[in-house]
Amino acid sequence: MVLFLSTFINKVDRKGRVSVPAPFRAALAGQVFNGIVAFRSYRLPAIEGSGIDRMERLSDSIDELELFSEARDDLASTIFADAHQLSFDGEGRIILPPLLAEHAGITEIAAFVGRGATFQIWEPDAFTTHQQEARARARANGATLRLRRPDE
Amino acid sequence: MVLFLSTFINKVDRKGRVSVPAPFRAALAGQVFNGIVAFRSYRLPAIEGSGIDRMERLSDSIDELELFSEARDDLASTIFADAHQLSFDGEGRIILPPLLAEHAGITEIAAFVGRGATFQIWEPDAFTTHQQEARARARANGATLRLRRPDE
DNA sequence: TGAATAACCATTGACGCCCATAAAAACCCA
DNA sequence: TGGGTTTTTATGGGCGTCAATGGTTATTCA
Repeated sequence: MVLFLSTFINKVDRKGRVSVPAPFRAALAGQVFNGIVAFRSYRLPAIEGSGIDRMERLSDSIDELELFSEARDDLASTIFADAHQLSFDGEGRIILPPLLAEHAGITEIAAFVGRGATFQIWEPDAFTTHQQEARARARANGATLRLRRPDE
Repeated sequence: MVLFLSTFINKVDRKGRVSVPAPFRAALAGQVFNGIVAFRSYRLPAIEGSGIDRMERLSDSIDELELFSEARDDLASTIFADAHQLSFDGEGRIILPPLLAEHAGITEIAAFVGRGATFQIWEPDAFTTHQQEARARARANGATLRLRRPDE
């Protein structure tokens, strides 16, 4: 199972390239597309990342909505239109498109943040701030989660 | 699996030719018809595009509607009668028929917008506006989608 | 025979691919 | 367990290839 864990800080070189952390690359190994899929987060100044398989599943789900309906249209425009396929070079790097980098405020360094089935890319300072707020909120709300049983 | 992702802006030359983005061409590779199928969107000022195989599937779906029903007739008229087969030239370009270009308001530049199993062609500014509206609606409606599980 | 379309060629700039290096991590063996 | 060795990562740069674009010549059809 694909699982992205931990946070890694890497440099963005002058050509806009960043190394995707080796553990993330390992999690993506064996997929049809050798790279990642990335798009701007709706709510956060961050980039959402995942493997291509997640997009394929998303496409299947959307295909089940009524053809040419507004809901379908909105989802397609906001998700697929904005998604970028970023392939790995021989060293496991991707090129960060300017549009995405700007959205996240990334210039010199980028933080790869594991989120289980997906990951995010942040400007490191922005992420630190966001993480502190998230922790505070979780504590205040007493956030809990029922664990899914393996066969459920 | 065919998957159209991201948005690409290309020029339309004075002969009405546009390059179909290389990633889209790659997604279409191996189909019986070396080109795309395009028709006017009936809800939006845009051109709907896909590979020929998608049209075959659409035909099957429409075949399941009641014979001689109004809905069936409408779909057949608005889609199949309006569909254009646009073949690639040696460089992977198509010629945009004036009827389609006018409907989308395209003159100098065209935006190829990935939508998962299909794509659309827009006048870039019109698409930007539409995308912003779609985003706002999606957020407002709390548009969500239950993701299919891989084995489902 | 003329107009429209298809095939062919030429340019340039971005991107993919390759190599080199340094640091860090993993490994191994005494 | 500690020190040394090997392997993997992260990072930097150069170069060739391909994609996008524009133009010219051939070909088809009315």
